[in-house]
Amino acid sequence: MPQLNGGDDLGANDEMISFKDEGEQEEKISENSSAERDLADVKSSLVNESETNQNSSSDSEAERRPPPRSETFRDKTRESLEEAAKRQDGGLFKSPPYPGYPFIMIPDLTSPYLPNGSLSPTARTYLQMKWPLLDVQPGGLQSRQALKDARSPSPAHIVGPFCWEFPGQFHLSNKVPVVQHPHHVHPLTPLITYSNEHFTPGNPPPHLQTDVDPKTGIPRPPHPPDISPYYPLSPGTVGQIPHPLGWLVPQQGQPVYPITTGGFRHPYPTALTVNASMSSLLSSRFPPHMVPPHHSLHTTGIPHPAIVTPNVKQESSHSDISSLNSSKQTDAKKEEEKKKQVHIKKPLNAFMLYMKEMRAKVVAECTLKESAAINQILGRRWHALSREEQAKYYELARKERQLHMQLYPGWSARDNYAANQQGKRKKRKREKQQAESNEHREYFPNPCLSLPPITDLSAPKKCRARFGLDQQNNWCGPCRRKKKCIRYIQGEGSCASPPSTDGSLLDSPPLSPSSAVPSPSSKESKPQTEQMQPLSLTMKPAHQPLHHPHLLAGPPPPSLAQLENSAAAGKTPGASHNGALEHGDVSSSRQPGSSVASSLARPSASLCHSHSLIPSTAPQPLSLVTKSIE
DNA sequence: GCTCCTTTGAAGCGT
DNA sequence: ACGCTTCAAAGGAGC
Repeated sequence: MPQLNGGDDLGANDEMISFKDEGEQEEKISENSSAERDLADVKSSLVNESETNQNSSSDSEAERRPPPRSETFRDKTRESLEEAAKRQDGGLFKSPPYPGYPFIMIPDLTSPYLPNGSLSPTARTYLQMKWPLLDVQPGGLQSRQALKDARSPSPAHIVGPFCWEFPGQFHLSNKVPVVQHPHHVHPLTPLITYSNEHFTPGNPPPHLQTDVDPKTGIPRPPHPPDISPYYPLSPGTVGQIPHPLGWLVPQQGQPVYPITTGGFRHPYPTALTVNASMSSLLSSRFPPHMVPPHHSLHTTGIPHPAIVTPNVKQESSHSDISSLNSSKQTDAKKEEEKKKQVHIKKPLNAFMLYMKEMRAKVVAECTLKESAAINQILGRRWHALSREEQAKYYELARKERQLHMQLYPGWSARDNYAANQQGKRKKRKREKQQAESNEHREYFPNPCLSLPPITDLSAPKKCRARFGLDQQNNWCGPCRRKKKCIRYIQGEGSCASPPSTDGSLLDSPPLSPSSAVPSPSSKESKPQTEQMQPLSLTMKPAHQPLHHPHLLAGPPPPSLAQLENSAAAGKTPGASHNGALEHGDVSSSRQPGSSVASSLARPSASLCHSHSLIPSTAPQPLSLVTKSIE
């Protein structure tokens, strides 16, 4: 696993990437080669940290976290945000025990696996320990009120820190809950974390006795007390230990991983995605009372949301009747499954988890509906995340994989691959990429967006695609190591992520509420540089403006708000509006060969190259480009 | 009704 | 070991 600057761990890197005051960014950039550091390595280190920490105690997530950084702009911003949020929500959603959270995680109120039910005593105890402000008595008035409040569209529970990027659209959050799903569930369930209590022999849940190995029918031994309540088991030990979730399944007939016979497009409970802490995130998927009807069971006997049987719609009902009937139908179901070939989906990776969590927020903030556009925004935000924040999702993803491995020891991604290959599907990607490489269309960033670059996003973005295998000497280091292309990141970051006024790079703090995308009314007066996200400034060549089609074309690039609003207008982001976009730089085009876009982009073919091929070029804040607009 | 789009990351397959 | 490809989520759009 690549290490940064001498194998520093996350914590060390955390210091290295510390969120500096904006004023010192520029000189840091110039004097420190870390500005060009390998983002892939950063991410790798995140994963590495996640893996290396997997054996660490999981019951004290806060303790594992690095101590609060020295107060910085970002911290101040966050603190103020959190304080504001606390004031707003009355403390219901307490800030995670984790300094530097840019937002307050809200439990997924809609997980279908969280029917209105009471927390188990152990779970409640755990809540009391980790979430003193969430000490809600199960089924009590307080919990009901909390649920009601949490469901309420009141901005007190929705807005606040979530809108720090879109203060101008603050009100939008009032319209749409942070997380919207068809099923409303107990809001606190996501906060229920695994506790050793659940697996301690001396303190098994009442239903633990029913924990029987689904394969062998032999009751499983109690969970070893020394086993982490998460997923501490190595894959090799899978199957030799009791499944940490096994005790959940028989209890109420509602699988934690809600399996239905129907095409379940939401296989993994989104409870995982919105959390109050990382530890609670994953565990939230397996609350004891969240066992949906056993419409289908995996061979392991443990239902899993990742299991999808095609061509059958999901039954949303969680009635007890269905639960009772489920046992009778099990045999028939199994037979059906054999026919239908149960589809176990892949575990979500870090970014997918992030997307699931943040999608609703982006939808609410941007009034976007197109997933493609939303994903682009999320992709940029993902890059803008701090290492800490990303690490959270890497950790979650790791646990997801471990859980998945435990649930389906024999499963392989190849299964899905093969299944689809047999069916039909997908070849286009390869064809498309080939076509793109032939056209050699250039990735051309729009500096003002968190939306897609102006040109076709499907254009080659990475060194591999850009230079080809025969020009690997032109590749960036990460690409050579099969890591994330830093040039692509730089280019994309500079395009998509708004820079701070000082030109800070990765280290730059996220947008403060005041610097977030302004409302349509305020965007005019707001310096665009303040609308940009942290990654944006990466090594923008000073001469780039000269090559920038935006400048060549004349019209200024649209602002983030403009673009997002344009996307919200119902068209593909960037398809309308001013500047180069109107010159045919239609993003997300399904026609890779979009002529005008290509022709406009082609002059800048060396744009992204210039970032890296001319490393001596003094990085220049992208803001210089965008400022000229005004 | 199926596929595409769009993102990142994980993993499988082929060389 | 490396490169390429697919799949995971999401939902509107297009065919």
